[in-house]
Amino acid sequence: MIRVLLAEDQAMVRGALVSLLGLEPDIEVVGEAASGPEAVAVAREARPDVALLDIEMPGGDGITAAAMIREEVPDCKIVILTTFGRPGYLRRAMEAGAVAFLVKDRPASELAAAVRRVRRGERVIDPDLAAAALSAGPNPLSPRECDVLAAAADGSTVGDIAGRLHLSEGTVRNYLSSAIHKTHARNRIEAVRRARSQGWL
Amino acid sequence: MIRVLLAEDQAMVRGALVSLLGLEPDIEVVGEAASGPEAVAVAREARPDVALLDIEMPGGDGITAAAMIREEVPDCKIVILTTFGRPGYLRRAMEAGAVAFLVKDRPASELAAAVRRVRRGERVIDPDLAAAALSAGPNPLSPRECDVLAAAADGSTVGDIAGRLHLSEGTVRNYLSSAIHKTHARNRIEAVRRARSQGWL
DNA sequence: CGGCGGATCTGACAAATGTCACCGCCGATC
DNA sequence: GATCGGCGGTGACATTTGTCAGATCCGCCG
Repeated sequence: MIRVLLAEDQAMVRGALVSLLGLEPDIEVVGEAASGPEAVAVAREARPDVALLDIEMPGGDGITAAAMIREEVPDCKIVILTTFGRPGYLRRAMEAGAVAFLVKDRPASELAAAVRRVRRGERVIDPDLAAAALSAGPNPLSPRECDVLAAAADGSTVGDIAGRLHLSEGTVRNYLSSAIHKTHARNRIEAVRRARSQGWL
Repeated sequence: MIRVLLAEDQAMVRGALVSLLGLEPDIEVVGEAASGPEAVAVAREARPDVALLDIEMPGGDGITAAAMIREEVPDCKIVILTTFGRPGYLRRAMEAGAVAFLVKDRPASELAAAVRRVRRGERVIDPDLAAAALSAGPNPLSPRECDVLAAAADGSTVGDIAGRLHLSEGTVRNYLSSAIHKTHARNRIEAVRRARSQGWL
């Protein structure tokens, strides 16, 4: 019996995935969580063999949860299960110690298959996505550029961002300008979109 | 036996929901679709009692699919199943003839319950969301303002938008300005976010 | 018929944004 | 010890964006 933890914020999807895994005779869902921190707490208690983690969750993402579970329950294999197959997500997931990366638009049958494969010690990664992640290279944005770009994403003005990050307005403009350059964008909106689509934010 | 059609673009989620509905002895999934147009085609063939439609799907959204299914299979009850409980979505869904509106972060048990209730002729709508939709009022943006705002969402400049919509740059700026005003935003980025969160785009 | 509101446009203006050159300060690395 | 890259900053500048006051058409409604 493979003991599985499932972290996914949308309750209906989580329930549906549990029922999907419930069809498999050799898989047992021993814990559920709706956020990153909750996943870590449940993993500590339930000590699952495999943790299925969504990335986009409110209040703590699945990747940082992955790293923490890796520390606390070293034998637990981490599978990232996400809506968006972004190169940067894959890269960060691997760095956080994940052994599999599944996108939700793959057929449902691949979920149980992936759980079994990671339990046998294999890795499960979409070859196309792996190629994209490697060819795209690492995140070119410096940490501060990421901060500023993320702060700009919601429509804040330069003044707002400067206040929030305790920077001068000129500095904010400089970081935005260099982020725009590095993402080959023409303005901050495009820069945000490009960075998001690469999983850099 | 209640015959159900399920339209949802993410294959894994779709499969999981099918398995969830499969647990119910009185519900049978008689068709699946991954896009709006496909849902209409499958509905025409399978003639389901209930159609479960996601809104956000590539290549034709669930709301226009709802209206078309309503015409072609008048006895089929439409249930909208969506990630985002946006007031504008609910309003448009109702106008398109939907009888239920479910958000995916409700518990999984509510799905089968909703299917049974609509089959009995009831409507299923979250009271909080209904209140939000009514108190927010209808979309204040004129059709053209929506077009321009939507075109601005991806980081296009005024010039790009003018070219794409065959307008003068001044007109584009005027529409953006009035959209910014109507959404109580300070710039186009905030306007896009506000309009999105209301389901106006 | 007259008025209203939407769509389209113009021109002018103020404010915000993006770019560039250049400054100093650190910590790491060759 | 020198160099390089990241961080933080300044000031000047061009461009873009947002605002406002008008203007013309058109269709609809009382």
